[in-house]
Amino acid sequence: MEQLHDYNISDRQRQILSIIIEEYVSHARPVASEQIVSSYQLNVSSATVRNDMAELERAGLIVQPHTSAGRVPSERGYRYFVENLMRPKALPQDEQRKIRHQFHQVEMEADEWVRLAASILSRTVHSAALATAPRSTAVRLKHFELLAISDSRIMLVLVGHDGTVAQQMLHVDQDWSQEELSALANHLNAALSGKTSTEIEAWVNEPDNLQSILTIAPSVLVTLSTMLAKLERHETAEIYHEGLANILNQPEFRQPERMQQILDLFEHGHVWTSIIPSIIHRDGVQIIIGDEAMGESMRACSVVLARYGLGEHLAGVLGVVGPTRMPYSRSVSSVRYMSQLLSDLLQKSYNSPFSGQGETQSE
Amino acid sequence: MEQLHDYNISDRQRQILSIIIEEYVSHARPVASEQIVSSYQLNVSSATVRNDMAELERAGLIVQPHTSAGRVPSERGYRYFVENLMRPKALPQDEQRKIRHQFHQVEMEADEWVRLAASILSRTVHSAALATAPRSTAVRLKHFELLAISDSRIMLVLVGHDGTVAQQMLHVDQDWSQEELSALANHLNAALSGKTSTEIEAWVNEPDNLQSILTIAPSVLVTLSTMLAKLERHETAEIYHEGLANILNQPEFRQPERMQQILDLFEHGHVWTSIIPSIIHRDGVQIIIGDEAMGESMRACSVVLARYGLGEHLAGVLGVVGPTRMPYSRSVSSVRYMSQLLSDLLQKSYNSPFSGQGETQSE
DNA sequence: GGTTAGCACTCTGTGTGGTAGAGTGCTAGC
DNA sequence: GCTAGCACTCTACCACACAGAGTGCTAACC
Repeated sequence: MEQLHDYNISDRQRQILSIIIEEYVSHARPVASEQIVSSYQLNVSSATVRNDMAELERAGLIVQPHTSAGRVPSERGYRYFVENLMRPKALPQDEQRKIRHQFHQVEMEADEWVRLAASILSRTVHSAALATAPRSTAVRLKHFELLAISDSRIMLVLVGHDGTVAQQMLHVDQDWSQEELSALANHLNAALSGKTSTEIEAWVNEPDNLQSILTIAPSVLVTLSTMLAKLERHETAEIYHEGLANILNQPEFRQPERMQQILDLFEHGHVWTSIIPSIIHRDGVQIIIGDEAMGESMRACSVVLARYGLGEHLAGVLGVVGPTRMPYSRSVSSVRYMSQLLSDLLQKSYNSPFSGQGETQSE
Repeated sequence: MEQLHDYNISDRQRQILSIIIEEYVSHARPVASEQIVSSYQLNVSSATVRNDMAELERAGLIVQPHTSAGRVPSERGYRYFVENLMRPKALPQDEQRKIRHQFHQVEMEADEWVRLAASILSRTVHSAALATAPRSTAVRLKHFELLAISDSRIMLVLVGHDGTVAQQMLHVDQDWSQEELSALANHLNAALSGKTSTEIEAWVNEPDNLQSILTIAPSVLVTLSTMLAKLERHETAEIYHEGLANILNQPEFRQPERMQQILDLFEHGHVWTSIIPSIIHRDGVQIIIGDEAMGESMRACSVVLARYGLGEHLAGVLGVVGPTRMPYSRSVSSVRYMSQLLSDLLQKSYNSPFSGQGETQSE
C-alpha cells in the first residue's frame, strides 16, 4: 500500500518526514518548516520545505491540526516511518551496562526478572510496559489433583513439568467422594505424568486405557488436555505491567474516554490473549500502530512487542505501550535489547533438561 | 479525640456538617451558606449558618479553600461524619434485586463471582473496587511437587486442600536429580498430606521423622510451612480490581502525582498486603480515610472494606477505593450488601466438608 | 444569648478586545 | 527546482474589567 506513494516522494521529503516525526515525538508540538531548516542541515529554505510538506500531506503521511499550525505525523506516516526510514541503533553501551547491573545486583527468580524488565522498559521509554513470565511452549503434565468442591462440582488443579499451574472447575452429573476422586487422580497420574496435551489425547483414544475406571475420567482427561494446550499457547499467561502513569500523563490521554480505553486494556487484558500467542512464535520486534490490529480500543495507542526465551522450551513476551507519538526507534532498540538480555539470563540460569518455570505466586 | 470537640458542637452544626458533606460529595464544589438554607429546611438564615460554619471550621471539621469560597469537609470532618452522623440505610430493594439478578444469570465459579462483585461495586459507587478470591483461612496441604530447575535451584509447587496453589524457588547447596527430588516429594507427601502449617512444623520437630531422607528435607519443610502460613494469612491473595477510570476521572486526581499514587496502589498492590490480613479476621465494614492507615501514598483517597465468607473456612475481602470526597453512606451499604451476598452464594455453593476454592488461573 | 438584615470586602471566574507572532500558501523572480 | 517576500489566518496570551459568589462583621432585634 505504501508503495503507491513511494515513487513520487523524494529523498528530501523522506528526510523531512523523519524530522517531523522525531521533533513531534519529543516535543508533542506541531512542527514548522522554519523549525526544520534551523535545527537540521537541509541546505534548502523553509519555503522549499513547505512545498515538500504540502506534498507529504497530499500523500497522507502528515496532517495539519489547523491552518497556520505546523504538521503532525499521521498514523500512516508513522507506519511508513517504521517500515522504510527508521534505523534503530543499539542502546548506548552505558545504558546497557546500567540495565545489566540492575539484573545482577540481586539474585532473582525468573518472574522477578520479568517484572524488573517491565519496570526498566517503562522507564527507559517513558511508556507503559508489559511482560509475561517465561513458560514452556510444550508443557508436560507433572501432576494433577481432583478436589471435591460440592455436589457435582470438582476442581482440577494441574502442575506442569515447568512449574506452571492451572485450575479449573468441572461439572459432573453425579456426586463423587474425595476418596474416589483421589483414587482416580492417583491412577491417572501414574499413567499420564510426563505427557503433553496431544499425548494425553492420543492416550484417551487407546481402547484399553479407559476401562474399569470412573465414568468421569473422559471429561477429566479432556479438561486436562485442554488446560495444557492453553498453557502452551500462553493464552492464560499472567501479564505484568508497569508505568501506566507514564502514558496517562501524556496529553493525548487527558480526555476521559481515551483514558478509559487504556485502563480497560490493562485492567481486563483480554485484548492481549489474542495477540500474545501470535507474538510468541514469531521472531523479531513487532510494531502495532494505532488501531491496526486491536480495533477501536487502541486508538491513539501503539505497541512494540517481542518474544524472548530459549527457542521452543521457554518463552514469554515483553513490550511497551505508548501513544502513537512514541519514540519508535528507541522503543525497538530497548525492547530488542531487553528480550535478548532476558533470553541470555534464562539461558544461563535454566540448564536442566526441561528448562522451565512459570510465575511464582508467593515469594 | 473527636470527643474534645463534641460538647461545643450543636445539633444544628452537626446537621450543617452533614449537609456540607452531602453536597460536596455530589457536586465537588465548595458549599455556601445560602445554598444550605435554600436547599434544606433549616429554619434559620444564612447568616446563622455562616456563624455555625465558622465554628465548624474552628473545630477543624471543615475548611475554606480561600476567602469568599464556600466550605469543604476536612479529613477530620469526614471521620466525624462516618463515626457520628452517618446512618447507612440498606440498599434499595430494586437495586438489590438487580444485583442478585446479575449473579444468578449465569452459573459461575467463585472467582468470577468475585470479579463480578468488584465490577458491580465499582459501578454502584462510581469508584474503583477491589476484591480477593475466597480462600480458606486454615489451609491444609493436599500435595506438593519438587522440580529441579537448575544446579542448586528447586521449585516447590504446593496445592492446598481448597485448590489454592503457591510456588516458590528454593536454593540449596548441592545438585539434586529430578528422581531424587520426586522420591523425596513422594515420601513427604504421604506423611504430610492433610496437615496445616503448624502441624507440619510440629511434625518436623519429631526426632524420628527426619531420619534417613535427603539433607534438603528440613529446608523444604520449612518453606512448605511458611507458604501455607502465608496462604492462611491471605498475604499472597490476588486482588481483582475494576473501575480505576472512575476515580482517575475525578477532579482531585487530575494532578499527575496524585494519579501516580493511585496507579502505584493498584499496579504493585504491596500496600494491601498489610491491610487485607487485618481485615480478613474482623467483622463489619472498615473505613479508612485519607492517609490514616496507609501513609502518604493514600492522600486524597479513602477505602471502605469488608470481609466476606463462611466463618473460619473460606473468606475474602472486598471494598471500594475512591477520593476522600466519597459517598460513604452509599459505599458502606453497598459493600455490606455485597459481602453478605457473596457469603450467601458461597454458603449455598460450597457445602462439602472442607469448603474451599482459591483463584482459578485459567477458565 | 441566639438570630438576622445589611453591607463592605475579597476573591474567582469569565468575557472581551487587542495584539504579537507563528506558520502557512502563493506569487513572482532567480 | 528553489527562494524571497508577503498577505493571510489562526492561536495564544495578556491586560483589564466586572459581575457575582461568598464571606465576616456590625448593629439591631427577639
